[in-house]
Amino acid sequence: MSERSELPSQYHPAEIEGPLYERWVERGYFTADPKSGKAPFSLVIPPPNVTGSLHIGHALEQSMMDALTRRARMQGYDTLWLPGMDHASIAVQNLVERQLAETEGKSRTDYTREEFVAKAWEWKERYGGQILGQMRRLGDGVDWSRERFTMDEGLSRAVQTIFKRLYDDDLIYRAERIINWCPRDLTALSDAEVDHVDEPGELVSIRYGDGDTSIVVATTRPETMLGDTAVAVHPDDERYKHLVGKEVALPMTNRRIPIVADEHVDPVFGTGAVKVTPAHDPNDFEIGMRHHLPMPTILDERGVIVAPGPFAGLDRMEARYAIVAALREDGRIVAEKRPYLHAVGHCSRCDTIVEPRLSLQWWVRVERLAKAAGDAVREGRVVIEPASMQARYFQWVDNLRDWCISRQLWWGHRIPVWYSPDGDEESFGPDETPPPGWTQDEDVLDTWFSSALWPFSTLGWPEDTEDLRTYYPTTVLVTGYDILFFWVVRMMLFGLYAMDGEVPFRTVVLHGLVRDSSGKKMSKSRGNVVDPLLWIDAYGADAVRLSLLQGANPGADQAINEEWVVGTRNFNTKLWNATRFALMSGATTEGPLPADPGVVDAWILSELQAVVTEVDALYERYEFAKIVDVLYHFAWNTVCDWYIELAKFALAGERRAETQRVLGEVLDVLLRLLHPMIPFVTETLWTALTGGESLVIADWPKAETERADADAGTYIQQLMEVVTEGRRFRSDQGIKPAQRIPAVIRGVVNPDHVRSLLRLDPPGPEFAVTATLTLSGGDVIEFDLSGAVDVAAERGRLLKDRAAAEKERAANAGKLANDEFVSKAPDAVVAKVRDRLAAADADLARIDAALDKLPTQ
RNA sequence: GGGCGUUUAGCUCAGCGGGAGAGCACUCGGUUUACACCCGAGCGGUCACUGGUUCGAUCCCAGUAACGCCCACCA
Repeated sequence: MSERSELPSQYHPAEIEGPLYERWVERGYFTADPKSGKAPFSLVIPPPNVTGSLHIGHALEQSMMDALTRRARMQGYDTLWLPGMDHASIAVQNLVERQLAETEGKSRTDYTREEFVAKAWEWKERYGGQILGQMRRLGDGVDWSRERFTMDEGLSRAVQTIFKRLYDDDLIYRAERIINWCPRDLTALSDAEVDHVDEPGELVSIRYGDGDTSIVVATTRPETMLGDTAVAVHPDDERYKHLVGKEVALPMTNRRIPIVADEHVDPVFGTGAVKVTPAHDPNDFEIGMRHHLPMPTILDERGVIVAPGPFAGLDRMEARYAIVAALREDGRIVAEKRPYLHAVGHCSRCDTIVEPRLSLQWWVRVERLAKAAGDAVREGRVVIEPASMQARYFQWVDNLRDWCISRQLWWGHRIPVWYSPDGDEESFGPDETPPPGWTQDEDVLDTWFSSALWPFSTLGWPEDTEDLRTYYPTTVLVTGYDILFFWVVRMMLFGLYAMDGEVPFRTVVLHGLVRDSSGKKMSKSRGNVVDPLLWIDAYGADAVRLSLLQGANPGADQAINEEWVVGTRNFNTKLWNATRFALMSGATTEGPLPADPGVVDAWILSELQAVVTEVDALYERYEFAKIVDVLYHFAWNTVCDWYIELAKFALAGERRAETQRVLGEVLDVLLRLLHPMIPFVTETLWTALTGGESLVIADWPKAETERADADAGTYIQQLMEVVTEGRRFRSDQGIKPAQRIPAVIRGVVNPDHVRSLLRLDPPGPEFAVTATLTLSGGDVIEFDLSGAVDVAAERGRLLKDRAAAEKERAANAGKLANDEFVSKAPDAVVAKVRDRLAAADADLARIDAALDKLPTQ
């Protein structure tokens, strides 16, 4: 079985990563097998946009998912990590339009819908999906045989099926309302696709009407006045009571509009009078409905004035200035407040200022669905990690308004509703044929509509497939908290609905944003965006993964910096060299562990099992940063700095065979524990060490708690203190690290251990004590420095220690002098303080004795 | 306008009722037969501020300040 290979002396990640990934895929390690009889562990990738390429946020998210999946696989689950992409309606359509404009000088409308959609598919096949290759670079263990696309045939059937079902249940309807309209993308947007940004604008007060029937309104949008059909005041506002029911002349027009009373108006804001433009403002629309006002549209879909008159043809922004200028000339501007800071809605896709617009669109009636989505979390059927993020979830799901799902685009799932020549409307499922002569709705669905089906549409729904039965509900969903509203909530709405109340995932693990090294959000305009692929090239995917996971505290934003990737690369190199040392030392993973190990081996085996326990516990809480911390310290400090250094001595003596076996065991388990996070380097090292087929399919370690050995731990602790003090003595005395010094060691710790780590020799015949180091544990080292002893340095050292001990003594004595402390604090705490006081006293005695012994100069 | 979060070593962050921690950075010393992508030894903090609770507060409570985020139709 042993095909143990030679390791190259240097670690070059680029040389090992690519070939390993392809081997894993070829061997089918990542392919799920519902017939395996194993318990399932499943998750779906948050589908990246087909237009996208791997950014640092993906790298973090996927590193987390890969770690969870790989660990589960090692634990013996039948794992499915399902990959795929999102069709990204607006993004793709914009790209293809731009491409057509550049290459052929044509616009979308120069093509038929079918031609344009064909062009978009062509684009997708040729340029889309860059990210899939980049996921391979990262090492994502996804099941490529189950890759899906939100517009592939199966998912289209799922979309059509659930649409019809919702439609028949009266949970989807068509209605004319004020929607968010993007004048650039020429489509409706959902509330979630609008970003509100506070911007300086202008609040102008305009006098409507003249003489007794005049009223001053305040507005940030004077250009919409051409569509005003009323002025509203609060019903209790004494200032305006006499005007309610009268009409005023609307400036710039020859229309007269009523003054109405409406509760919505805030009498203390502005002038207490509001111009009402029902077709271009959501509130005004509500007022218009209540007062049965006309709702003329005065802006076209591009935001250009269409109301007849001198302003026709002006863009909304041009019109704003033109109209204010005209009003000013007319003496109607009563006041101008500038700058006036107010929230302005922007298209989340292209940043254009959104135009509220009266429009006939399709909606999802969310109330019932949202109730179920909220309850599932309230009842604990879905757990959100970290729990503090639940508040955000409820804030959204409990205040959800009906979801506008129709988009005036061509690339996407076309709304499965057909209209008869007589104006009847009906939704048809994927296997139904609309009657001849009926025509299909022109709009497509919001991209998030199909994304919301992802956890079950990808598994074959609406068909009753083996995959669906096996892998739904998915075990865990890993995504950013910033996507909670867009995606997580909507998967909950549709998952519970389509799957008869069964949740789409049992746990939602939320991560934060990756920021630059000073905590700033990465953005193109700041120029601080990092490309993970460049770092992968330079330091390896393992280093990039590990540095991201090292910062991944649940739900918290994190910073990243190239220096930190260098640091994790250095860690990987350290592992490489440690394993190389083990191989050179004859470490083995075969045969039983020693039944009665020496204290050093007993100690490291005890530490090893404790680390397994700790890592397991941290995985349950998705504490990736802490897992890295634990393993980093265990590997570098515990294993490399202490165990291997001690093993060097043991390997040269009677315990050689035992040490070889234990060293092999330690690295074997360590590499297993690290593999989910840094799969490539661990695989390379582990196969070299053990001769095993692959770490990908190896077993996850089990904590062998019977190996816990507190006594060995206590011994090593004391040894560490002696050695550290000894090194400090050497350093303070200016003794070169390589210089060997004769010394006598008396006390508890094994002199061989101390000599080995401190580079001390046994005393020769002419040994003469020139310096003595006494340690708090009772151990003593007597050195023959054979040259001048730096008494001043040692005195300084001792005085410093003495001051610390004195401070410690005083602090503890002070506590014990406090009767309330002694009577009220728990006995264990009081005992601890007594112990500390005793230790401080002993230290003082020891230090004073050492000072006395110091030769006077 | 509501709501949430953060404030701990130069930087990025853990810790969250009983002795202030890590990584990186920094200083000093090093050709120690795995590793200079390294080894060893160090320096560095009234835990934002003010009150309160407690025998005891970085940790709990209240308030203040700064920063950040989410939600929101005050024109």
